[in-house]
Amino acid sequence: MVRRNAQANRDNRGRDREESRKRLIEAVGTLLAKKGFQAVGVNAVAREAGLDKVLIYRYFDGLPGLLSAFAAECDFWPSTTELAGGDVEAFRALPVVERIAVGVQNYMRALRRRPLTLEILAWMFLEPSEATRELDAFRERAGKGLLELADVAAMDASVDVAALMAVIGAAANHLCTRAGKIRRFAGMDLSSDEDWRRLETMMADIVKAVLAPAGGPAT
Amino acid sequence: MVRRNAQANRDNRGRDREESRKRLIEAVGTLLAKKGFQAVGVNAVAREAGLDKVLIYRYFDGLPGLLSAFAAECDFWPSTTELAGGDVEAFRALPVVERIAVGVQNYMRALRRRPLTLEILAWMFLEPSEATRELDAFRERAGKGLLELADVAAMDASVDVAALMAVIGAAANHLCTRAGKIRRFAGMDLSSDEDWRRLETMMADIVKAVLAPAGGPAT
DNA sequence: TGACATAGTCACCGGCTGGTGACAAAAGAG
DNA sequence: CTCTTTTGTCACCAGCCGGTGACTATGTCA
Repeated sequence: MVRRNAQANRDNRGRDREESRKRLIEAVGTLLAKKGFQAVGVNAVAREAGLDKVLIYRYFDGLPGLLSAFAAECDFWPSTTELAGGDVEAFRALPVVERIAVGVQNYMRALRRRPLTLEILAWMFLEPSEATRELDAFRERAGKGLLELADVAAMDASVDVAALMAVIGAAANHLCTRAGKIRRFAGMDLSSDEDWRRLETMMADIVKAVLAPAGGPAT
Repeated sequence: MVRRNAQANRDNRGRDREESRKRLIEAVGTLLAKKGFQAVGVNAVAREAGLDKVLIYRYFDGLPGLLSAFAAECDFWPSTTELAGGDVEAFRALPVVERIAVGVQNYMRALRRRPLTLEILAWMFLEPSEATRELDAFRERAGKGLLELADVAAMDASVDVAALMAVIGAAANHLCTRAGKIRRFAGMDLSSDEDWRRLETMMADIVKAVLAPAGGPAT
C-alpha cells in the first residue's frame, strides 16, 4: 500500500543523486507556480517531486538550502546586463536622467518576466523568514550593482535623488508584485500591456520632471 | 490539569457575552501586534483571550467574522476627514495639485499611524484570502471616497493622472507596509522621521513637477 | 564472494491547525 | 421549585507540519 511514489521511482531505476536533486529543485518551481510560496514546505515539495522528504535534508540540508539551490538554478534575478538593456557600454553613454529612466523601465520589465521571482519576492517583502534569508544575498548583491551601474553619485545635489529612487523603486516593487495577485490597481489594469506602457511612461516622466525641471541643468 | 484558562475566567465570574466578545476582539489586536497576521488563527486567538475557541464560531461565525468585527471596532481605516487633513472645506478650496500632494501625504501619515492596519494590509496585498475578504469592503469604500474628495476628474487631460496616482499610491503602500518589517529601504531609514519627511517631500515634488511642469497651467 | 557506502523508503514522533459534539454551570422564566 | 436557554469548558477528530531513526535496495571495490 502507498507504493505509488516508490514504484514510480523504481521504474525509473532511480538511484541517481543528481537526477533526484534536479527533481526536487524543479518541484519547488512547479509548486511555486501552482500554489504560491505559502505552499512550499518540505512535505509538499517531496510529494510534488515523488520522492521522500528526507532527501531534502540529506542533499540540501533543509528547505532554506533547497530554496537557495532553486534560486541559483533558474535565473532568479536579473543580471546587470539585463538592467542595462543588453548593452552596458551604450547604457553608460546615456545622460544620467536617461540612465535612471531606462534602468527603472528595465527593472520592471525584468521583474514582470519572472513570475516565480515575484512570488518569492512578495513573501520576502512581507516577512523575511529563515527560509528566505539565503535569497537575500541575491537581492543585495544585485542592488549594489544597479546603483553603481546608474552611477547616481555624479548628480545635481539640489535634488534628493535617494528619496526619488526610493519612491520609484517602491512603486515598481509594489506594482510588479501585486500584478500577479490582482487585476486592477487604482484604476489601472495590471494585466494589460497598454496600461503597463502607461505606467512605464509615467515612471520615466517622473524621473525626468523631477531631475530636469523646465529643461534645467542635469548632466 | 490545564485549568489555567478556565480558572482565570471563573475568577472573573465570566458569563458575560459582551465581555467575552470584547476580549476576543482585543486578543486579535494584541496577537496582531505581537506576532503578526500569520499568527492570527482560531486557536491562537482563543488562547490569547483565555477563552475557548468555540466562542469564536458562536459569536462571530468564524475567523473572518471576528476579523470584520475587529476592523469595525478599532479605527482600522482613515476617514475622509482625516485624509483631508481635518478640514474638508479648506481642503476643497486648495488648487488640485495641492489637493493631491497634501492628500498623499495625509494618506501615508494615516497609514503609518496604524501599525495594525499595516499588518493586515500587507497580508491583503500578498494574498487576498477568505479571511481578509470582509476587510476589503473597508478599503474599497474608502478608496472611492478619496478619489471624489480630490476631485481629480477636473484635470488637465494632457497628463496621465490615473497612471500618476497609481505610481504614487503604489509607492505609498509599499513604503508604509515595509516600514514595519525592515529598517532600511533603498538607502532610506524607514524608522527615521527625518527620512520620512524627505519621502513625503519627494512625493509632493513629484506630483507638482509632473502636473505643473515649468509653472504651466494646472487648475 | 563479502564488506561497505550510497540512494531511497517507511514508520513514527510531537505539535500544531480548523472544526465539532457532548456536557456542566449559571441565569432567567414560569 | 423546576424547566429552558445561555455561557463556557473539554475532549476529541482528521489532517497537516517539520524532523528523525531504522530500515532496505543497489551499486562499487577488494
